Amino acid sequence: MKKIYIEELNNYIGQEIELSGWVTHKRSSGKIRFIVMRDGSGICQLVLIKNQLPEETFNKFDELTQESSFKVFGLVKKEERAPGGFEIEVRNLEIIHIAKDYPITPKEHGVEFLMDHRHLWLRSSRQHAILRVRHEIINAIRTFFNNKGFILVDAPILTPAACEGTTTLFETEYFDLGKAYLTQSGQLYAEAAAMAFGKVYTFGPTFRAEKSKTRRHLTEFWMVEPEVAFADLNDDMDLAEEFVEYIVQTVIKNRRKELEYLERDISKLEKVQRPFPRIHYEEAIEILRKNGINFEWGNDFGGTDETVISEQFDKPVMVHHYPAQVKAFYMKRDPNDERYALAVDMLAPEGYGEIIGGSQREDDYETLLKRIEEHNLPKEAFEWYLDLRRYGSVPHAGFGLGIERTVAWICGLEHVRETIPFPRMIYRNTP
RNA sequence: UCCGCGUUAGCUCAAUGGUAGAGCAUCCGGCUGUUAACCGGAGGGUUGCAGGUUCGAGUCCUGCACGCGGAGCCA
Repeated sequence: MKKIYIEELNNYIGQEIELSGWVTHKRSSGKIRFIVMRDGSGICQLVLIKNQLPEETFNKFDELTQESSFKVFGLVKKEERAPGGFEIEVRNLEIIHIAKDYPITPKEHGVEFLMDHRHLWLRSSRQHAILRVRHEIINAIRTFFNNKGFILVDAPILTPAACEGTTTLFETEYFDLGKAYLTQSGQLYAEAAAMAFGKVYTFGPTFRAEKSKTRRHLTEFWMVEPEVAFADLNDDMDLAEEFVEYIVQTVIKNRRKELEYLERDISKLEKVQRPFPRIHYEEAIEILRKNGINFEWGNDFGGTDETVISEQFDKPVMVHHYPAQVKAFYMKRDPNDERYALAVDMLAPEGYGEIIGGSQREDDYETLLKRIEEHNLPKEAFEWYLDLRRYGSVPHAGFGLGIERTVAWICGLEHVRETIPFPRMIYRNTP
């Protein structure tokens, strides 16, 4: 008998096959019994009929418990009544391992309990749907950049003491060289790579030791950061909107089933088509004031502010020209008005907050040096970064997109903790 | 760090200051088309920890721990 996966059942109707998997669920009516199994690719109902089976095989049902593993041999039938649409009429059943007292039952559970059992929670249908969408998003990201001729350049995860404010960095001992820190962003390295390859992206985990405890924050999260030589802020925004449109439309196309399982309103995602609205920081403030928020010029937007702004639009909105004082040292200032940085944030609709932060970078040696001094950063640590402005400096721009916030938005989730297999948060680093 | 809420059976939750309970899970029995099946039965408790008030505390008070939601923070 041929070994197959549940997702392939459609090709084997009327044939006898072999499946391997785990028990998700059992139901019994005495002389007819049902097992719902999963094999990682999907779920499928098995039926055992007493007068069609040897007693020994029929009674194996009694031994099986939730999450016990087994092999099954049987006939594939199309069956409307079965979850998944197919049913296996069991001919034989081989138990591999009996699970005892599996903790996650089909009834509801609390957040803490589920997070404590995250390693088992991953087996549930909802987590399958979310992590398949995550996979699709990551795949779309790679496809998008690869098709556009970007080179993937991995940035280091262990970095020297370079960035300002080490309070938000995770610190570790590094042999005889003193302290090392877990990276907060691969951007500076991406800039170096862009001067080598023109169009590059980094993609990896980043770490923030911030004491943030909200639905939008993790201490370890994944970020993709493209960087393009000879690009300005407008080029950066063009790239960002094409990128986000591609991700969303690819997920709708390839993972509709998962989005439907998550009861996501897909019509809202279908509207995510270029062009996205682009508003100046001043326009964003106007929106806030019209909505009764007393916002002071020069501040960055808080979570509530972002929600109010994004709710004015049914697509992601790009807010550009932030006050330079709230943005990073490496961002280029608007030559027409030095109060502003050539920066852009993309806010996802429906209150999902900032998913992209980007900017045109300062490409002038003297100006960048001045910024480093203004921010009280150690110049020695930035010598290599300043080299990029010494040897053939060019205008360049890039952005970073947070994977988990993007997954949460596209899936319509309450909290980013479900968007990554093993979330790391301020009060949790297990399992 | 701050504000608010919470912690009772393996899980989700009840319980006027007066005998700690239900559903699910587990175990036993019944049922030939179930869909978080259903029906009957059984076992299962240091009420987060430490004090205090009271004849009597799951319930009221104090402290601590942990969790949840939010704020701040998030170059």
